[in-house]
Amino acid sequence: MRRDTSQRRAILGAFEKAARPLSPQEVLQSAQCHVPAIGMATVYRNIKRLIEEAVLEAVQLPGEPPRYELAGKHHHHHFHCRVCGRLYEVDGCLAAFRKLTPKGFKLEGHDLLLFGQCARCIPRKRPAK
Amino acid sequence: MRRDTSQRRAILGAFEKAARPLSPQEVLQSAQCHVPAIGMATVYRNIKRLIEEAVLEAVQLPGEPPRYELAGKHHHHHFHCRVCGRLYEVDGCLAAFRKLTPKGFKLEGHDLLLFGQCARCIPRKRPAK
DNA sequence: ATGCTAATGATAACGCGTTTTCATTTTCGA
DNA sequence: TCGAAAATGAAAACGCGTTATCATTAGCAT
Repeated sequence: MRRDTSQRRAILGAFEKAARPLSPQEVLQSAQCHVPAIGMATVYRNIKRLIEEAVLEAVQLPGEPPRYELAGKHHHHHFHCRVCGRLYEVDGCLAAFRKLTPKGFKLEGHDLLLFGQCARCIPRKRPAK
Repeated sequence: MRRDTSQRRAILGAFEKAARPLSPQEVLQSAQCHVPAIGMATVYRNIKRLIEEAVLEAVQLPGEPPRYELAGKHHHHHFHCRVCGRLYEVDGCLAAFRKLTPKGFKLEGHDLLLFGQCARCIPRKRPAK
């Protein structure tokens, strides 16, 4: 039987207020504001469980460990800030991918990642805190 | 001083005749056709060296270990077959990514990965050998 | 052909993100 | 309020791709 703990609430709360995919590290930092003693194992345990419950889903990106975001969003992509590492949600998509597909291949989906500098990192010369 | 070995030739040859990005495992298998006793350590050592020499470059993809391809190609993307795991080069690109970029962000590049089934996997119901 | 030394193969070790272990704490139904 | 069982924290262990170790082999200048 599932039990409602302060840790679980803090972890889910991190995703609800972030509005962007979070790494386990980011989740830990956010959750520690509410439950200072929370540990990394609990973060991983809860992320794993929330994925099984289809509350969260993984966001895979090239050459980096996965982030996680609330499940059930409409089709979207992400912008990766190379300065601070944050991942941002990007709405909209291009319909023209199909014409890039080689002949005889069956296109089932696509991953698009934009990268550069986010608004909070451009004015500064150091990663935003 | 660099020495020309049969292993090195077999590894570089794997990339030259593949015309698509290869995983270290794929390189090993290809190289073993010419040098049966070649080991994985040699594959990794040579890939690392060829990258330093700018002969190869890494291809990062979401949730998978990197592949490697000959460096110096023009801008392109890849198609990932979900059946056999092969990665294929895809020519062409879409210029409209910039309009997806959030306001105030600086777009410096993008990664696009198409996925589905490749031509040699569609007719069969098993991964192509 | 000879000798120096880079390169190799086998294997152990590494890195790092993630999972497991286990003693302890906490939730929650009765 | 009690007690069973889920959840937690700390730390060890894991998985797997990759790199280092080291004795041996082999390329190449002489």
